[in-house]
Amino acid sequence: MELDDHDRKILRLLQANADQTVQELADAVGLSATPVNRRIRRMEEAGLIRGRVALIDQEGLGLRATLFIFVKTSRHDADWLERFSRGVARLPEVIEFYRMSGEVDYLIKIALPEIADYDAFYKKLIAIAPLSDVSASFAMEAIKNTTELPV
Amino acid sequence: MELDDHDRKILRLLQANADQTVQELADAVGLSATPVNRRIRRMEEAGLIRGRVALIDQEGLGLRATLFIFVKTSRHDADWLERFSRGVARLPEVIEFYRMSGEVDYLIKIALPEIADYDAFYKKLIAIAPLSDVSASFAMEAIKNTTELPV
DNA sequence: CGTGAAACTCTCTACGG
DNA sequence: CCGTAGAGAGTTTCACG
Repeated sequence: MELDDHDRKILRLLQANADQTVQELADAVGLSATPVNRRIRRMEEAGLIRGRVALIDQEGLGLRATLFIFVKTSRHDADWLERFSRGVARLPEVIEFYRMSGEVDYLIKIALPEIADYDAFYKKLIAIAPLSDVSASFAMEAIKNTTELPV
Repeated sequence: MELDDHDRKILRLLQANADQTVQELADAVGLSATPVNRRIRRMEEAGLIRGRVALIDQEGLGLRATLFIFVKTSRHDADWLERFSRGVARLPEVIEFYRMSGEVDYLIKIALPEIADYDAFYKKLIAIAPLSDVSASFAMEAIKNTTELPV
């Protein structure tokens, strides 16, 4: 999809704060409300704007621990991969989950109440599918954690 | 802040889709619009709801590469840390940035147009502050990437 | 804390430039 | 493709149980 400067500015504003009215966005980009509204809907229909969500404070929910889990496996057959992918993605503690290049095969980011809860999660994880090596490391400080992509 | 079942359900709905009207939320939780509205504002004022944002499709923006960078350093003085933290957090390519426990001192997640663009980013990174070891690994597949926390 | 009704604001559509 | 104006929908704020 083609984007001009107006579209990009609208995207930057919306991914910083989706509560703004169309009129506020219009004032900020130097257009009137109607074309701004049209541009937003066009970008939504194109799937460029995936949706609007509320961001919740992780600490406020009592989820004080963010952990990264590094998984290696000897199995790479389609059946294993399917089972592992679905099983892990289904877990609500799992915020991000990637198949990786290099040393580690999978990278999983999870949110837990306490670091001590990792033990229980680990047991759930290895129950899903056989894994040859699992190691984890926790975040001591989240210096930056944004949903804003560079546009 | 104290949360009851209604509050938690509202949070789950809002972090899945913030476009829903208060009336729709009210129907879903089995209340009328007014108390739902009150609960939402209460959670906003408590900082539990950090805000509403638009999520943009990373591929659609032409950002086809997600990379994780693992940084080790020999320096741990406050001055170095301050400079490194601010400098890295300021970069728009940086989506997440954590100070870690264990082997690796810092973990950085970035979004780039292509993997080949990592070279230029690497140069920007090492220009910020001296680093003893930097390695990177790219995501071949994002199996899960959500902003929804378990509540 | 929950309900129901009224003022206000915003969004959205139609139409003209 | 942008702007203006009006209709419709949603939110917000009352008074009240």
